[in-house]
Amino acid sequence: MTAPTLRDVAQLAGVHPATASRALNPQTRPLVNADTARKVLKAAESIGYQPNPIARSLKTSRSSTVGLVIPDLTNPLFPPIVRGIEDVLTPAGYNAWIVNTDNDPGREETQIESLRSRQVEGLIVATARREHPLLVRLQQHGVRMVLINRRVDGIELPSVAADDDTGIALAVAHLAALGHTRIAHLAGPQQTSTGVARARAFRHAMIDNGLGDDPALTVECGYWSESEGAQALRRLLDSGAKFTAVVAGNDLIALGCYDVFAERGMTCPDDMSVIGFNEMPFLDKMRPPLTTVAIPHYEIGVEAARLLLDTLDDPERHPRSVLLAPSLVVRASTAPPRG
Amino acid sequence: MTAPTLRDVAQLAGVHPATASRALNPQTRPLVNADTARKVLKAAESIGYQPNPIARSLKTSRSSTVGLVIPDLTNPLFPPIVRGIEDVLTPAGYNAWIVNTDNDPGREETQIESLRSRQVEGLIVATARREHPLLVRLQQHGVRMVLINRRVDGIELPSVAADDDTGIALAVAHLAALGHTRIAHLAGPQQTSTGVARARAFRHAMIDNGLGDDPALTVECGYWSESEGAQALRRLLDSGAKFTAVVAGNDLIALGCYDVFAERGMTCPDDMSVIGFNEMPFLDKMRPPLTTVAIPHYEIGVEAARLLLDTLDDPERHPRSVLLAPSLVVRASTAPPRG
DNA sequence: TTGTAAGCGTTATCAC
DNA sequence: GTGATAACGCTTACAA
Repeated sequence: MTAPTLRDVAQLAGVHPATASRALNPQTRPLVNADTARKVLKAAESIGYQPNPIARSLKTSRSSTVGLVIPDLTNPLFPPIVRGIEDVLTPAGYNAWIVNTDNDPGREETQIESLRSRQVEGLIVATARREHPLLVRLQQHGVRMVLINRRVDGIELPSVAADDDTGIALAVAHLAALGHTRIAHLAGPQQTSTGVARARAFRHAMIDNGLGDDPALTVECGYWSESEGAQALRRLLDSGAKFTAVVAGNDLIALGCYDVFAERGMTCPDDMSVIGFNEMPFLDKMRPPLTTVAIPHYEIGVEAARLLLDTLDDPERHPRSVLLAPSLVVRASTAPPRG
Repeated sequence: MTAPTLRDVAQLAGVHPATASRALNPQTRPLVNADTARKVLKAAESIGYQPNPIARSLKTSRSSTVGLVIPDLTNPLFPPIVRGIEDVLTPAGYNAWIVNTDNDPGREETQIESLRSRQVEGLIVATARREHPLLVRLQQHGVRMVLINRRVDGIELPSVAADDDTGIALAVAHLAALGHTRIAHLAGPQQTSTGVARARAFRHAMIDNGLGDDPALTVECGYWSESEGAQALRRLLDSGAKFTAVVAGNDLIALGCYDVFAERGMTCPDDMSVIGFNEMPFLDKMRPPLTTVAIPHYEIGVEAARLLLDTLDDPERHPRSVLLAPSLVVRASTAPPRG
């Protein structure tokens, strides 16, 4: 009742297991007589033979598997990326192992260790911080990696990300066109390259639109979360700074603003316009529907998987980085400033 | 530069690999001299030995891995369930392989095949249909399984689900208490046991609340989706049926109603109350915030993992099924009927 | 308590 | 073109 092995196939086909192996593997099939190959394939078919990937892995020290390191699957940003990755990997004969790190470096290390011990052939990492000694070490060990949404100081790795500069520029230009001049930025954590990039892009965009560069109008959030967004907006409001619009570091931070509006009896967009970033699901059903910068999540996954496959194919290949263009989705959370 | 193996550890500790193996494995450690064990552990530590799970799997035909079969990770229902599962499996020394089936039976079969060939020790299946020949076959092959949210006709398997009856009863009672008497149900697909169970629970709850049992007020959706929900509501409205409130089969279907309200110039909850089911993320930020039946997703995952671990421990154990209590989250999409 | 040896299922490297 | 053999790294009877 145990699953048929290569020996069973060989026996049935009347050949040596080695021959059966060669016949079964498309790579090596040309090495065997066409008739023999046919015989073997028929035998395999007839008893429902399925190669044992574990035995194969042990022998070849390859696994047809890549690791996918994300902070938290529960963040709606990641599922579409994961699907994009899988949709590229699956036809290429690879599978993805997903692990969550909860942004805990210790957990990240054990998770990656566990992936490595399972012989994953590469890693797609969406947890990169600018300083990331673990990734530096892994790269020195020759681990193939692709980064999503982040870069790491001091190493060159293929990466794929949305073009934050363009996204933020779209947001600021939209607000400027509506007539806003005092625009605040609720920045993401400055330990993340994304947080830094968007904050810098914001400064540049403000200057480009002739709206000055007032550091008092940028506040940093400790996390990419609603509560931190709310917190940051409260600080900014309490500081007495005057502004009529907010460019949030991401959608969660933007949604945090909604809570503060409710607390303080403000209405959006009449008292304050808000723009998010990422285009999470269901933003169109929010109150008010959130204007946001849409990122092509699924395509990010697709590109990341392609980059990794390239690297696996040719480890010497020079690291490419892909930047994907975002687009602005205008909804009801932005409007001209109140007269 | 290649990873240290058991031989390396043994050599360093001056013992035979078999002894090293015994010392390293907590299960067999008592078999070796305490001093020897200490020596081996130190040696392992010093060279950073990590056992090779692939070799171990090949030998033991176990993998410390379970398969997680879900329709689509992109559905916000699943990530919290996945996290619950992982949070139980990880401390127990197991890992989860996630596969998406897109509700495509063919894809499901190949995915499960691939999990099986990787020697997963059990399956947690969230894609069950009432008729599910594949699962019946697997069970006959002795595959250990736990079902999430569904049952399968003709086999007894451990399962975990939210108590749909109670949830629907809460929803109907809430609307009845607000004064609604003509309540419609936008039912989920009747090929799913969930769709059937909720529809039946709706009929019972209506009768229990003395609100009759008008089949014209229940419409089936082909999928658990916004567009199908919208479609169903349009059909119901166009039929001329009179009703002031909707109990939707799930949140997505309920959100579909919002689109129809916008199309037809109706306002919610003034013209129509709506209740969802599942408590997806960010429902509190919708327009209007959606009243819904909250399901303990994370706990469903936790219980499912526990049931599977039980089954792995003792395959003979009689299948238990766990029913988790939902709760009603009242928000602004429900109000007394107008006038 | 420890060592010996076989074997999990496959593939790579030789011969022939 | 095919067969024999060894090996991947580990566990486990069995023997000592």
